[in-house]
Amino acid sequence: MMQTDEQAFLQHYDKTAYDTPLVTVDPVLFTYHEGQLNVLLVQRSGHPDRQMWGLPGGFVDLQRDATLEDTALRKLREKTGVEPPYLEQLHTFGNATRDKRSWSVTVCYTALIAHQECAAHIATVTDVRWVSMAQLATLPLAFDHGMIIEHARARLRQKALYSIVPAYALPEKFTLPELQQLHEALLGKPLQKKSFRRRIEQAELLIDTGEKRMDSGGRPAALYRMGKESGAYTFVRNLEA
Amino acid sequence: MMQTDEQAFLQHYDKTAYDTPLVTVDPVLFTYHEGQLNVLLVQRSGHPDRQMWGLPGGFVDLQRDATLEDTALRKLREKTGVEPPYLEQLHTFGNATRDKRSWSVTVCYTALIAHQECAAHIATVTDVRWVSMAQLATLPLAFDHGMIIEHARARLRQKALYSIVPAYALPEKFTLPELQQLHEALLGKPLQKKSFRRRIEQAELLIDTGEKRMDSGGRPAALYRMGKESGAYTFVRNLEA
DNA sequence: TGAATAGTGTCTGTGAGACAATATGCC
DNA sequence: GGCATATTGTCTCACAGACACTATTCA
Repeated sequence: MMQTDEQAFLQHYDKTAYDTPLVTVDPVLFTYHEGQLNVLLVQRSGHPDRQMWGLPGGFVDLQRDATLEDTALRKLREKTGVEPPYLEQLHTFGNATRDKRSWSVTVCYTALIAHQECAAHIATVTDVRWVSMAQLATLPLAFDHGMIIEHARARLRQKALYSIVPAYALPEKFTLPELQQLHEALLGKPLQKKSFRRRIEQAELLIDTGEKRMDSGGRPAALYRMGKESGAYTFVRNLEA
Repeated sequence: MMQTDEQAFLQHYDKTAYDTPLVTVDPVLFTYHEGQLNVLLVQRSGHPDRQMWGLPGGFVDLQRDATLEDTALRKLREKTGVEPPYLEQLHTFGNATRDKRSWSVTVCYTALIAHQECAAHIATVTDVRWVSMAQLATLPLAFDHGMIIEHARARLRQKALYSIVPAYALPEKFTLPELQQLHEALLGKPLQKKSFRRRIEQAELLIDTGEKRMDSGGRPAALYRMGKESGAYTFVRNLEA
């Protein structure tokens, strides 16, 4: 059977003939713990920017990763031992100077997870830790990762205005006051209890587990969990910025 | 002067030692013309998918492009002769199978421009043309570009609900009925004149040029142009989806 | 004057903001 | 009961939807 032009082309195609940027994937994994938004950072063991703290990312592995999401999830598994319930592409940063080695492109993701989900795994190592947003400025950050984290935080803040996506940074079961506190932390301002609850109830986003949490010394709060499509839901009317 | 560890590392770093994906940038350039949303397509002259129609993108040129945006703008200039007034990153698609040559990553952008801005340049060539959304299905599309265009259209549709970004697909001066028709085309349903005008007026997004357009056989419509930050403005309350 | 299109007046309904009032646990 | 926190009642206000009405051009 005769070969087509394209088959001949592909057989002789030498992709090393083109100069191509380095390609990494960098997930920004957030969690909410003790009133603070935290981001997962890793201390770099190799050059460049050795010893500095950076995102838990790395190069795409053409053999093991079928997609960019695979790379993101693989790196997160390596550092946390688990996969996050929320992963969404954030932005791709690429230019000639962000990596000293070469023209470099990083495809960034925002990921959210409950603090306790990775607590056990992280406790076993010293080069992976949660860093609160307030602490961030005190650490030496690799590459442009500080800017990327800020970008991710700003986007999550926006989502707090028109969705309940931040809930994925809480445990599977959580109370409405907890979720509201998280949103308040993201927005940097208090919210009206009534407004916050009303919109979530009307959209039927959360499922009442029937359980109550009674640690905090007052009336017990109802424990909810996320509904099936609740992460994808967007309110038609936003909270005030 | 003594070399640091990192300097030594960088001097001996051989980036060809790593297997890296191909990196392209693919802008989805839309315009609005004669009641239709149109997308700019290019007939491919080389393999793979030769003769098929695709987005006006290409490889990052490590020498000429300082950033990914540079690549996007360079490719658009090559095909249209001009730069669009709106360019925003859309999404990055990357997997092992989308390009027959290799694991491939494409950083996609949504761009908007007035139809007449590139009319002159496009008229001189046969391998670049505007294709209406309705015509799209009739053309053989290269790679996964059909999916990417659909993704871009869906995002622009969303923006029509909470911003006036689509206005960049119109000429510099345009009327409110024209903008409303564009939004209606994107949303696939009629909108209330009053609501549409009211929100734009209250947010002071458009500047009245004082001129009128009087071609359409009825009362002349006021000509407006975009305000300085109007593209970045988002309404707190969306139109109904 | 009538057709065609642009632009306004105004009513209704929804839902966020504000904040007071009530409920439910613990000691 | 008193404290702390959760949950609800209810008023106001901004603004999108609906649709009738007026305004301005041309033939």
